[in-house]
Amino acid sequence: MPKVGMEPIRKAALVKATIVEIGRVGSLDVTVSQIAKRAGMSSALAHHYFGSKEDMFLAAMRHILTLYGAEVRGALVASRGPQERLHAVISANFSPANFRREVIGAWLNFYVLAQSVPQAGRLLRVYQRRLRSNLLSNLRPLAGPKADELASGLAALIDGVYLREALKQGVPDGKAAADVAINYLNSQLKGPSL
Amino acid sequence: MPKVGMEPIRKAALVKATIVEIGRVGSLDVTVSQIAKRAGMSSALAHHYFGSKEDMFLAAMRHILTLYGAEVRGALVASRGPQERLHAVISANFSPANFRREVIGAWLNFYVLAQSVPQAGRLLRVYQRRLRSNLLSNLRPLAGPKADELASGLAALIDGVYLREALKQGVPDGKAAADVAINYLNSQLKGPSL
DNA sequence: GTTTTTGTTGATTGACGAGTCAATAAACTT
DNA sequence: AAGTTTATTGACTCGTCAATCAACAAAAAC
Repeated sequence: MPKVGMEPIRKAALVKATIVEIGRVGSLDVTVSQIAKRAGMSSALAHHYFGSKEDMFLAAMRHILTLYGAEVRGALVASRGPQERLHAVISANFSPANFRREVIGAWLNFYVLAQSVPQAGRLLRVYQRRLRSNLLSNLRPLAGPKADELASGLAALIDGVYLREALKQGVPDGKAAADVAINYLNSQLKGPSL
Repeated sequence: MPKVGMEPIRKAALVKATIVEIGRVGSLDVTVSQIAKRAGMSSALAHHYFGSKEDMFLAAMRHILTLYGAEVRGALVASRGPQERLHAVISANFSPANFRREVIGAWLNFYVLAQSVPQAGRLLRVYQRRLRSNLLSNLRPLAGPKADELASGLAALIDGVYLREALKQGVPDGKAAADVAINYLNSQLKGPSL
């Protein structure tokens, strides 16, 4: 049976299975066996490719972050001007690829993982910085000095919408979610308030 | 040694210890022994008073929710008019009692718990409903038909600020956090936007 | 064609932890 | 004072699970 060149295939399958299982169970209390089974292999093989369960989790996080980053970059190159770019960034956060049950569930759990696994915290901070910088660079020309706190608010709002979605059931509505954030943005840009 | 009437004392100690330990470890992977030890008793006794670990978690959630509810109610009776009341509700969410490291950490983990333990989900939904209704009833006179989505946005923002605080280190700044939400509120009330 | 590398798994180890039990003792009841 | 209830714990059971190992097989290298 052994065909050569399985490593990347197996690893990809495990990463995917990890996300699905975490999403399904709703916590990080998934066994390596569960993940391996879903990925169609023995738990021993999972350990063979990833040294430990923690490595699997981190790989899964990286994968989600990579997908997310690609989505944002893609949306960004297709848009001109700060306003359009902001909308693109926000929409990317709620794109069908990212705003799915399993991914949302996994995301929430990665926040928890970040509390105890420093490496996970670092990954999450990379995401936060990236989001913040994307928002900030496009907000500055529109909001000037207000840009900074506006970016913070927007970022928190996006995360909050994710969090709340995790508690709901049914198919997530990315459009509606994005609208909440865009609405916030618009009203903040309209009236610079006091 | 056995003094009578220990039950409420022990239970309270366990609830407190549960929150502290979850906050300290940063996950629900706390052993009953750890909790019991921090509460100054044997794990057997912890099992004696609460049937199971899950019961301890739920009791801890209820406790946090109770504190939170009391805080909000207190802030509410001390204020007049929708505007002032909204500020009161928002501030209560970030009051020193609620916006503490351990509580924030515990809160995040309860969201995760809600994914797999129905009872926890119910408790969390009680909180969400309460927050929503408090916001909504005071937003309606100020924002009219916009009130509904504004409440959703505000609620998500509040949760998001919590989530982001969980990733930070150092002492949480409740004032700054509340300002983010109040700023959102103000700008939304100013320009009803398009 | 033998050696090495890569793929693969069933079985095992070793640790840890939730929950139970039996025993002990102080405090209340009658 | 005998009996019951409440408090308390050390020791134990039983299950689970991450990680390792030994073994086998196919491909690649030499």
